[in-house]
Amino acid sequence: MEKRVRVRFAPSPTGGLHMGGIRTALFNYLFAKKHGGDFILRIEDTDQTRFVEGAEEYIIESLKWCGIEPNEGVGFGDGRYAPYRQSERKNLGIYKIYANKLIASGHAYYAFDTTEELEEMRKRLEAAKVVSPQYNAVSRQNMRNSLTLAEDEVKKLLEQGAKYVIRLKVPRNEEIRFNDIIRGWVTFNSAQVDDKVLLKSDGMPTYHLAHIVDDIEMEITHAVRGEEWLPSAPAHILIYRYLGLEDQIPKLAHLPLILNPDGNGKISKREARFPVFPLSWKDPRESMPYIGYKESGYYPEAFINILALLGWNPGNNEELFSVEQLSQLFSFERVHKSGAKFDPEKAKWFNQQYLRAKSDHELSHLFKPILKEKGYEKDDAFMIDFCKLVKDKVQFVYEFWDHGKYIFEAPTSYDQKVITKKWNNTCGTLFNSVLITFNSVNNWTSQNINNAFEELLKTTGKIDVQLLRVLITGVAGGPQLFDMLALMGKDEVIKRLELALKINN
RNA sequence: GGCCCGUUCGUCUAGGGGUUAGGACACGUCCCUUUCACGGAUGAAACACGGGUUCGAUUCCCGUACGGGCUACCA
Repeated sequence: MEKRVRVRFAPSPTGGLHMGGIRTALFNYLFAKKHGGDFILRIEDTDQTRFVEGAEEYIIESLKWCGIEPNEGVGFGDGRYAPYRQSERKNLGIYKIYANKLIASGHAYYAFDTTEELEEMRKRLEAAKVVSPQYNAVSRQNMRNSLTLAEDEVKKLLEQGAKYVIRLKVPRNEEIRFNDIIRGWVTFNSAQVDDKVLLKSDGMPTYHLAHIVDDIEMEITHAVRGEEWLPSAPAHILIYRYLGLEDQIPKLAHLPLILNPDGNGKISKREARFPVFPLSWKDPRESMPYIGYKESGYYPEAFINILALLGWNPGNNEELFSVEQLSQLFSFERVHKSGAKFDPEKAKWFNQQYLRAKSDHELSHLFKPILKEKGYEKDDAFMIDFCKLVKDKVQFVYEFWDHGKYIFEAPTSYDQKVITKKWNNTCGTLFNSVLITFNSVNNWTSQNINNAFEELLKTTGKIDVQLLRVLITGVAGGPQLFDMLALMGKDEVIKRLELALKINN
């Protein structure tokens, strides 16, 4: 029988989780759902110096908002493999057990070097024009570790409680290859891999040891992570091998990165002229919060849809998918190898598609609080008509205000470009007759206004409709004119027209 | 610098030894519209370059260029 699929999203709580992280979580989620497996949230908080207050809560809230909730792990009810926080798992002693196993088999060793000594080594190697200075099979011979020190001296140091780290003993020249689900066979030489620290001097494991131990203990079947991990993958292969667990290595999938739309490189929160965080993120170390997709008016469904299509596609021309559909279609085989530039313009289009799919009723509820903030309150019937009228002009709910505010507010100025171009001395009498005509409309509906207007045209000849629009709303564009006038109400229209004629005459 | 990964319209991408190289966003033009949109139609726009392999390469191989990632007692 096939093993139950178990994948984990394993961020470190060192800051806000951005869209790249969400996409990694999403692909994990989709894969788990597709195979009826488990999606686990594990918190990799082994670096105590980089811990950021609120980051863990933020990760959990973000996943919830996106609708891609883990079914196991921190913030999601824990589970059979608890705890899911590495700082807590450390107290179980498991990392040390694995590290000691590696020491016992001769594949890891104690290193007593201080930061200064390491710095010195680096300088020395650089001076000697060594291409990549690192703690490895060659340089370790000149350092203070259990490979160079006499056995009784090592023993003495350990007994004295000297500070030490445990390092992986990487062979000098060995080919290491593995099969990545997305990239196929990838080959490295161990000469480029340094003797990675497995256990730090504070007793905490590094990522390299911790994630492997946890993946083993939690029976993870697929390790899905960003491309930035590719270079350290060979070290991870060696750790499994030296643990005698090479057959238990999860299937590896290294995702392509999400790149900046302009310029190059990974998306960065500072440079971006678009949101990079799902929710507003206030970093305790910085004064200004970063606005999120949520606050920018994006629907989570749209946000997820955009992300899903960055580096993956189902192979046909469709682009609009619900999370459920995505989890049916998803496969790593269809994930790209190359990075994808994020396009904020297309992101807006996606949101528009989701907005259009919503009913006028639903939109009216979403817009109501925004309108209230502007100081206006209208009944449901009005709100629904309003949304229907303005809907196809907007990409975000808040834009209902931008594209429809003149329905609520009389103009304080008139588009001068239109006025200068179109207003002439016949306009005063012309639009006065419009005023009289409007006044005579009894049942103030769009159709009746239109009929009356057409009737008027028979005697007056052409009347510039755009100019009429400007006289009533102040601006040259907007929703269907007569529909809008009907919604505004007869009194309001008459009032505005009278005012406009007074001012522009 | 070294190592690894990558490269189809401006962007996201489909495709894959023989195609008019398809779609979407954005952009242009036209139609609809007495206004504004939506919508419809249409246009411009790509296989990084050089060598192979082959009857034939955008597709396979090798180089080059370019881009990205990594190069910590960070993840």
